[in-house]
Amino acid sequence: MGRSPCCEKAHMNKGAWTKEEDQLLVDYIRKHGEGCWRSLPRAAGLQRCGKSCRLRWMNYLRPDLKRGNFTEDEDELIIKLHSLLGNKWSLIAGRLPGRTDNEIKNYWNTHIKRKLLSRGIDPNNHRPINESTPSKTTPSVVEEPVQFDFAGPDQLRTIKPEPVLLNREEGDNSGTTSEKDIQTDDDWVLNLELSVGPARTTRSKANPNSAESTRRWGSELSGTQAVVCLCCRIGFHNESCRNCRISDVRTTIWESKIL
DNA sequence: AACACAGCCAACCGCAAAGTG
DNA sequence: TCACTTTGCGGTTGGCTGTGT
Repeated sequence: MGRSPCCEKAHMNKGAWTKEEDQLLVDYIRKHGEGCWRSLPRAAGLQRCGKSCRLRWMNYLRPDLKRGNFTEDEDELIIKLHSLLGNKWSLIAGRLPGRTDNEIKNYWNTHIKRKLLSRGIDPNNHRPINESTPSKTTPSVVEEPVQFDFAGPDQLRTIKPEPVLLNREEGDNSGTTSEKDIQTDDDWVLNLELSVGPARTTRSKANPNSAESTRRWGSELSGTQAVVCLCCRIGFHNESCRNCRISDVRTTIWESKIL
């Protein structure tokens, strides 16, 4: 039994992509657009599985990708987003125009982790390293590590959050928050219940790319809420921020409520 | 020059979510 | 509702490159 492979592995190329393969993929997508990754390789004349094609396109060939080193602002933005979202690389990438989740993930693991450690901050929980781990019997009151007050781009500041009471009774699965929404540290629970905007939209045949484009741009939604993207709100706006060029952006991440 | 090691990053893998009939 | 397919995400791996010995 077991899961059937995503593609017939025999006769499939693996490993690094050649220039010829890149060109075939780019040409095909230029002509037909993204989507239907499963059938794309055959149609494009590639001996690759759809997943591989998608990854290559998303992480390397997309024309809108930003090349080059991360800026200091991007560093800080990633750190702040990670403190809120954890390893949700795709969500973080959605807030960094031109950057991919894979790129950010790699950058986190190779640079930022070290950077935080050198600052005496645990990259996993964004707390000072020497801060003792709370005992399991201690009442579940923790301080949310980072919270921002978005008064405006020039007024970025970190605010000290109210202590958050996070009691979780054993076996109590009531409420709307799923287990996935909860970061657990044994009995310690930080329930961010993030409402991340733009919400991951559902895919449909009519618009097969909607989820991905949403992930990428974080702004291609209709909505009536905020009109300023995250980077602006926390003061990291730059000219390349594509989100800001779209006037009707739904940005609900900051409506997160801490229970 | 040769080797060992570390850092980096593209790509792979497995799983879960979402879509479809 | 269910089974199956497709897509997307996050963790991990492997190979290339640079640096030190």
